[in-house]
Amino acid sequence: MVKDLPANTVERLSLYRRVLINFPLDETPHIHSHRLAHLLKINPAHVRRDLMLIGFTGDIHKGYNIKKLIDKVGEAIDCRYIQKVAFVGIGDMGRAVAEYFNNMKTKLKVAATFRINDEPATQFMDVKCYNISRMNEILRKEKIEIAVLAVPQSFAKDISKAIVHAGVKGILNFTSVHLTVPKKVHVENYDMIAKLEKLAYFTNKDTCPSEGEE
Amino acid sequence: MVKDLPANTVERLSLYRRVLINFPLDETPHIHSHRLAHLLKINPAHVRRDLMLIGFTGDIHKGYNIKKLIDKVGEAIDCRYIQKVAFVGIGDMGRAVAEYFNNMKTKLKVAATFRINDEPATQFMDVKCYNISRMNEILRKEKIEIAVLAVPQSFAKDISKAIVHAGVKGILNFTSVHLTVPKKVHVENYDMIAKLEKLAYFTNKDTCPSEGEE
DNA sequence: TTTTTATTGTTAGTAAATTAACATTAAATT
DNA sequence: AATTTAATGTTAATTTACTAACAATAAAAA
Repeated sequence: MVKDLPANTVERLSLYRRVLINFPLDETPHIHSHRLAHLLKINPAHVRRDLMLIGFTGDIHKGYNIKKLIDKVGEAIDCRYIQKVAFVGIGDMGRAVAEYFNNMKTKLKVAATFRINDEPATQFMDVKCYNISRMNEILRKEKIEIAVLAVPQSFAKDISKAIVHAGVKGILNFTSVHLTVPKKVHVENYDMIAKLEKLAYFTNKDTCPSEGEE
Repeated sequence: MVKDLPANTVERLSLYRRVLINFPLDETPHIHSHRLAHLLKINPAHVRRDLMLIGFTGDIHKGYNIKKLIDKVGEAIDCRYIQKVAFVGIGDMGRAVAEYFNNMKTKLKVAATFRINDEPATQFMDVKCYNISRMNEILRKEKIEIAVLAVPQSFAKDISKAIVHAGVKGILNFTSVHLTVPKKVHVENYDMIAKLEKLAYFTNKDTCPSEGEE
């Protein structure tokens, strides 16, 4: 694991890897910075710089070896041991997200899921789906460090506290509630509404050349 | 609409508004920059600066009037006319996201949804759910400018092209496929895997003080 | 063999985003 | 009435992110 990578570089490395995993290897086992940059709509210098930061070098003519690059990204950003993830909230959204993750085959292991209603434990995907009342017990027993939170708004605050209390160190927050957690806990907010409103703003800005406001 | 706001400011303004809409007005109709910043885990100077950019001023002692601020954010980032949004792909993820948006009551109007399978038009939420074959026709007729794309990976490239072809100017992309679109079309990628892997990286970085790698 | 070409690795420069600093202000306190 | 306090509005400084530029290199072409 390469420490102290810029946050955006980490995010892009994840993207590079995924693009490359799905890249057709028919013709050549290499890819140029230009090509990879084009696929992600970013600058080629960006690609080269990111790879430099993780100490990956390519062939000046052939470009970057795809297989080796995929492995190197893993060395750079993946954890040595398998990190366990819990999905908290298995409603429409939670279920969709969990299944999506499951299909994407990341290095992260979905170790447990939790539902809020009162039903007893069932099976969901490959893992057990527990009642939320057992969350503390299971999170601790399984030493789960990362949680994906996708519960209804009204539950978000309380359940996030319980998650933190159970020793979780990172929360991917799909609710639009801003969580108040200790500094040591990382929260990655994934706010769809904000993204959509931002998109609408920039879409609109171009469309209406001038509104003639004061 | 205030033009040329920084992208991140627009995103935060959306967040401010939503936090404030849900803010209990019991005690006081005002809020201080510190409080708002704390709710979003950002710096108070950030709040003040953002509000300065949209020309909103507060009371030096009471703080910012919540109701007025909500309105001002609307003036700053919302479109004058109602912007229409289409949801393309009504599988598990698409359905969950669409319903989520619908509950959040934004200024954006969900004007149509499209499913990929062969069923005829049905009703979904308050609007019609058309077969994808009618997408071009409907998008044009309704003058829809924004689309939320949540189709299976394998469909993403082709359908995004069709969306662009139908005159859409902004796409919120829930698939993990990177779309190739003309420059004039805005794409906001909503990549869950990248976010989760980033979270895992920073969670791990703190947890393992040193792995002793050269 | 020499020249051209294309690409990497890296540094330097630019732009954007964030945070700190502080003058200004008006309420609250002494 | 004078002082303290705490907040805003704004500029300046800092940090982070991004992009351009180019030397170094080796293949391909002349």
